[in-house]
Parts: sequence; C-alpha cells; structure tokens
Amino acid sequence: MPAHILVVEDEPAIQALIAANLERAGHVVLRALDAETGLRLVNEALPDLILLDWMLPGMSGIDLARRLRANERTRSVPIIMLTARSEEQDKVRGLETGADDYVTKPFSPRELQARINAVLRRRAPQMTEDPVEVGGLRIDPASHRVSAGGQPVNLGPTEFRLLHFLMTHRERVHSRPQLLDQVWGDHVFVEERTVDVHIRRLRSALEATGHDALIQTVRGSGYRFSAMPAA
Amino acid sequence: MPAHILVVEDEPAIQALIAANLERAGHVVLRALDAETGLRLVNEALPDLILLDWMLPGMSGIDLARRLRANERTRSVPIIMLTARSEEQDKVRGLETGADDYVTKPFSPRELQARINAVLRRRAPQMTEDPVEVGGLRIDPASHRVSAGGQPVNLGPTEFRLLHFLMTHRERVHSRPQLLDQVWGDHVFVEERTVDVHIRRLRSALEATGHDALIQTVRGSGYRFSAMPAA
DNA sequence: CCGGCCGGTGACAATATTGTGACAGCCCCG
DNA sequence: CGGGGCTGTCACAATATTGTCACCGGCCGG
Repeated sequence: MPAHILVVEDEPAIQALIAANLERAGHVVLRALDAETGLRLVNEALPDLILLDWMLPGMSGIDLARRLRANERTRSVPIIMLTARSEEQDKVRGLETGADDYVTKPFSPRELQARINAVLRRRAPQMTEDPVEVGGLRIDPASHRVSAGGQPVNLGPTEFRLLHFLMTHRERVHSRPQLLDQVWGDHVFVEERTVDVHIRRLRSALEATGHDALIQTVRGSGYRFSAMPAA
Repeated sequence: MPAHILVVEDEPAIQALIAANLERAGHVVLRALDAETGLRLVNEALPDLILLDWMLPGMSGIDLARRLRANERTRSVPIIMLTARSEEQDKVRGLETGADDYVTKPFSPRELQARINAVLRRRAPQMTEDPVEVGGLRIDPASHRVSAGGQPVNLGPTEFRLLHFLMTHRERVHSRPQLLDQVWGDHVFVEERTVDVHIRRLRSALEATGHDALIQTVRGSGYRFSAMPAA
C-alpha cells in the first residue's frame, strides 16, 4: 500500500536516507527541512503520514504537531516523532501533543518501516467509496451527499463520517471509545461524551424524515445503527 | 486511581509505546522484556495489573499466566493478554488460562485504557461475541439484542449479562455467589438476594413468549438455564 | 398440622447514564 | 475584519437501571 509521507527533518543527510528507504518501499515522499515548510505542504495536500523530527530550527516538531492537532482538517493525520532523546518523559510529552508513535534515533530502516506500517494499518481499516442505503437513508461518500427519503440532508464533516461509519457497520453496538477511535482517530483526545453530542446532532438532522430512529442508544454500551426497531 | 502496572512485552518499541501511554494516564509502569523477568518482578512486589504479551521468547505469556494463577499469592492479580490478530482464535484458550481480558494488536491507546479501567474495576468481561440461541431464545452480544420467538426483548445491562452468562453456561446450576462473581464481578459487594430480583426481572421480560420457563429455580442451590423442562 | 426456610414480588430511593441547550473558540470565506 | 459553520465541553434535565426491603406464600421436616 503506497502512501504519501511527509518527512520533516532538518538534517539533509538523514532526510535523504529516510526518503530513499521510504521510496524503495513504494511510498511517495514529500520533504521539508523545517516546520514552516512542513506546515505549508500539509495545507497544500494532506499526506497519509508525517515523520516529524523533534528538534527543528525555528518552530519545533512539538509545536508543529500541536498546531496540526488543533486544526480539524489536519487533525487526523498520523504523526511519528523522530528524536535523539530516549527519556520517558519526552515520550510522554510527545504522546501528549498527539504523536501516534515515537522512534528514537538512530533507528534501522526496517524498524522505521515496521512502525509506519503499524500506524497506517491502524487507521481507517476499510473506508469504502460505495454508496450505502438503508431504510430510505442514503449516504454517498464519493459525492459526500446524504439523503433521507429523497430529501437532501446537510451534515457537518464529523457527523458525516459518524453516519458513514455507523451505516457501514450496522447491527452492532459501538462503544464511545470505539467510535472515537474509528471516527475521530485513535490519537485524538476528546471527551467521550462528545460522541453523544454528535449523535444528537445527527439525529436532529434526520428527525425531519423520521430516520433518526435508525440510530439507537444501547444503554451502558454505546450506540447502534439498525433498520430494526429498537426493542 | 493510579495503578502499578507490569508490562511484559519483548519488543522494546511496543513496550515503550505502551509504557508512555500508561504513564501519561498516571499509572506507574514496571517493565519486563521476557516472562522470567516478569515473574521476578511480580515476586518482588505485586502489581495491580499485568499486561502480558502472548508470544514471548523463552517462557510464553500463556505459561507465565498459568504460573501466576497457580501461585496462591499471585492468583488474584488481573491479567490482560496482548495478542496479534493472527492469534485471535487462541483468545478462548487465553481466557481459559485465566486472563481477565485480551486486546489484539494493533490497538489504540484509548481502547487499551478502556480495557484497563474495566479490569481494574473488576468488571466481569464478556467472553464471546457469538450469538447463542436456545429454544427460540436468541441473544447476540455483537448487536446487543435479544429476541424470544422472533419478538424483540428489552433488557437492562445487568439482565443482559446475566442472560448471556446463563445461556453460555446452560444445563448447570449456579449458586448466587457464583452468579455474583461471574455477572457482577468479583469485588462487588451486593446482597445475594439481588440475584433473585434480577432473575425475576429477566423472567418477566421473557414471560410474554413463555421463555421464562427456561430459567429454572433449584431450591436450596441456585438457578439453572435449561432447555429441558424442570424435573 | 405447625413453624421455619427459601424464593417470589412490588415498591422505592439512590445511582448511573444519556439527552439537551448554551457557549466559546477556530477556521474559512467573503 | 466580520459572519457563519463546526466543534468540543459543560452544566443541568430527563430517564433508565439498580440494589434493598418488607411482605407473601409455598414447601418441608418434625
């Protein structure tokens, strides 16, 4: 699975080494020598993964990570931090800023590749582009459109992803942590109850046509999308 | 609720990632790269929880678990098994060994944290996602649904767990203390008679279709789920 | 036939969990 | 630089679930 990977590393030699390895593995590599350039590249086109050096001239890697996490659009891009330090405290700080994983220099190409695969594998397992329709409710990922009983429905990006996930995994309860992992991303830190709020917004958007009944609450467990009426 | 957690994992990278995440959550982490070291650490000081990789060099995770379970002093320390997806079919074997829960790799930090919290609260985990059907009564953990003779049945969380346990351990008498351990969790302090109340609620929910007869009272001993009519 | 157990029930008050409305921060688009 | 659209969090309201009791009624051994 070829991926677009952004490498933000100020030491040209190391950057070249990493890039060569990644390209040999079939990935497309974007390069940045500093955080500012990295940020610009991310805004131009979202990569599938970012390798980010901890220490950078100017804006540090941590600052960049924090900044990316603060923005809704870039929030879900996985980040692997590269660092020379190996102190636990730094790792904790790195994870707090939202890094998905952490690789300490020096590292072997094989290890890096393994980490990259692990992170890529963990995110969005099977997002299909095929439209799905259940009980008159239709969602089309390709055109990013939703209609309920013929009527178009307007949803925000998060509610769209939430509905899409639920519709492609119906007849099964999803706990709040699971929904956060699958819809928000596993490195995003938000309150569990945020799920409730979005479920509510989704329901009120579907209320007009009565399709809100498809989203059922399972007390003590989570939520479920089901064509069958709640028991 | 900071806890002392022992992580037995042979891959240093994964161990570090887990440890960092746990520390961020405020836990104290003890590390072991192999089962022997883990065993030594446990003997020095009992942790509150053990995260144990299934595959380890030398003594395997399952051997260590068995060994801990055999020892009086270490028997009650909760264990969460870490397994790769390919070993997933072994999960039943793992639970039989006495693991309190299992988590398949790759896992998200949030998911792991959720499992850890559940185990530390000593909540009895549900062991299987497979639906069970007996005499027209069907329970499906994945969708969290129950139907009796085609009719949907509404149950509270506790009654659901109770029914699930009974249906997966049928044709056997369970005493009230046993049911409390298995369904409520082993540290919970509740009146024994509470079981009676929930049995009653379960029965009245199944009464409409006559499936309440499947839950039999064994005077002086406890309750039994049986497809055969009471003797 | 008579207590003494044991399980069945209905009612309750305490809790736990989920639904809602309001709000402040952010980003993007004029 | 102002407005609108989204988001994540709260505090609070609305419900659902739970654990206990007290009270009954049946079964059993004496």
